[in-house]
Amino acid sequence: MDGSQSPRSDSNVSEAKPEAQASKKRKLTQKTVVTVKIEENEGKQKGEGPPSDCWSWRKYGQKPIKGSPYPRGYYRCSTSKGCLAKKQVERCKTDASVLIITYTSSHNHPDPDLSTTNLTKKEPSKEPQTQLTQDQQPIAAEQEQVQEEVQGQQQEAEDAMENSFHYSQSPFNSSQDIIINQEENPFTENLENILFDEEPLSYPHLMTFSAPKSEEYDFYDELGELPTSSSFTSVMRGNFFEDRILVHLS
DNA sequence: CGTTTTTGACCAGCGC
DNA sequence: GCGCTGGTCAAAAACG
Repeated sequence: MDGSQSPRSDSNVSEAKPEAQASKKRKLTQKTVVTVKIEENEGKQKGEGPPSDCWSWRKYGQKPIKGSPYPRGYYRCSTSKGCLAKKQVERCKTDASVLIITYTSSHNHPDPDLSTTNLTKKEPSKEPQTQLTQDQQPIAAEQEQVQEEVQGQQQEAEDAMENSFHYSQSPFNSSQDIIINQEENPFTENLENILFDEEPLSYPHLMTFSAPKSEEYDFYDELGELPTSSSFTSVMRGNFFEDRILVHLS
């Protein structure tokens, strides 16, 4: 990609990690895309706007994306050592005020804040749901699955060609819009129906965000570092359907 | 001193 | 089959 890769003596790189990385990169990875729109306070909310979720994210890489002038940041959950949760943060190529956060995998541990704060969740037992991926998240029963309740696409992410787009604007600050989009395939059609038909409560399980922390806003600058805003947190928690739902067409 | 961020390089999937 | 792009790792630096 960018540039030239200098030849580095790969003496021990060939078999240093035969198991660490997954064999496939861009295949059946299920991801949840959340778009956060920030109109103005781009680099000024650090003082009071707690951005990130209740988890700690450790940045492990950054790369410039071809179609976008802004780089994409790669983060890993550092709250738990064995947590597989990852997230990618990038800016919309056309709107620098729009942050696109892509979550991959789910957390293997309960939400730190969740346990103590006890969000507004009122649904003790919900959807029997198919069994999510057997790959991970065997623990926390609260997080259950990351996405998919829209139509049970879970069976096989490969065959399921449905996509669900969830857009919601955060009522908290008129300057921020949160858009949640779950996608396994680039299909956008009638998400509106899905959103309205399904229960709004199902989304919050995605990651159960809660207490916000301030830290990521620091490097807002103009590159591509984007944190999750408090609005996002609230949205994920429970009711983001109150405001309005938009349709995404990018 | 420990943890996180930064940056370069390598690897692997996907498209042509 | 080759090249491109995206994603991850790893070493060093920065920060608390």
